[in-house]
Amino acid sequence: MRLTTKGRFAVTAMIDLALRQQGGPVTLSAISQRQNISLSYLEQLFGKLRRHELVESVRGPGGGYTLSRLARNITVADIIFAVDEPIDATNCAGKSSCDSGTDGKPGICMTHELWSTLNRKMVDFLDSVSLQDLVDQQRLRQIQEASKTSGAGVRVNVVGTSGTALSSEQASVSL
Amino acid sequence: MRLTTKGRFAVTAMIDLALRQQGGPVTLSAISQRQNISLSYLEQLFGKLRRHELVESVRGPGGGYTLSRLARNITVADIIFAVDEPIDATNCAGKSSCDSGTDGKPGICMTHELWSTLNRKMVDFLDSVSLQDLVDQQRLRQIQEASKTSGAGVRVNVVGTSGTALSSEQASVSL
DNA sequence: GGTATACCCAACTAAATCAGTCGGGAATTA
DNA sequence: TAATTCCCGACTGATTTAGTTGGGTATACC
Repeated sequence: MRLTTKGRFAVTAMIDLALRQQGGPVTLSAISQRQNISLSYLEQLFGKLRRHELVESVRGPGGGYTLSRLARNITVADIIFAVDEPIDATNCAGKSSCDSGTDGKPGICMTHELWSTLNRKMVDFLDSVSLQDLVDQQRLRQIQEASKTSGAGVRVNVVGTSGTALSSEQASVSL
Repeated sequence: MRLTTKGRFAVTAMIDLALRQQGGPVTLSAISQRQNISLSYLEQLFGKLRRHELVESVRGPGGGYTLSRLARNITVADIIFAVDEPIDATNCAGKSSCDSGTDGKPGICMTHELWSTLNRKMVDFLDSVSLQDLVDQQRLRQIQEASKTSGAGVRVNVVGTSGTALSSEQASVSL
């Protein structure tokens, strides 16, 4: 699992999409303008997202992209895996050439399991955050911003993937 | 926070060092041979680790590197930060040029806080794993491997950074 | 003092990746 | 037919990765 700006671009774009798709397909040029990501780069990213069946496309005027599942059923890990292709993770991918000989004893090289466990833990975490969680948090932030200027009191309940209801304060720290 | 193979190299080398430093300083060429990492590359990495005061060096024959703190007080995050220098994380680092105008309302760009929270969560995790945890796990693995061939029963107690005693089974899944 | 060991450091490199451009498609709507 | 939008491959400059080369400097030991 690699974590680069590429994956962030993808997640950012997906949040933008999730926030606006209720009004029909969202065009890449709109996302491009709002998020300051080059259109062609977005096209590449969404090509991968589509091939991984995270989004669906509609061609022609009025077309664009929509999520192919509920935002709650798409995780950050899904998105990052889609754009940052696997690339075997451990540098010695289960090959026999990897005995590093700790004290002469062959066995499996130290790094193998070490990184796979550490890696798994990270994937578990990124898999525990759904796109819906990020959307909820973003909406909450917009509302808080709005109520700050208007002075109107707002009551919001954000429900995470886990189904647990989070208060405003909890939500801002829990993710 | 970026996660690349570079950081893995560094963590792997640090585990190797932690496993062997009780017999005095460990040379880079020894680590190089055991872990199959080029010596010069290790020199670059350990230059950074030394400047971040995670290791100390001893020159001359019989010299090498030792940890500058207890393994329990060095976290995976420490190591990764040392070699994968900061590089501002969010692409628009608090600049004013970042209003992305969601509906025309300026405010702070969506991605800012989103990624800083996601990022913080990851750092928290990597900061919760100490070098000692990785060493314990590695030792446990070696012992399990040995007992498999010798048939001798072994009782081990691994204690994590948290101070919680972990049984053999728990340790293998908890990290 | 000489020599071997080992760290220290800067510059350079090939390959890969990142972020983006360019140019041309093909499907759909109007 | 024209405009819109997705689709795709090839190309690019900048950066990063992993490593090499070639020199240092400090220390131990004979």
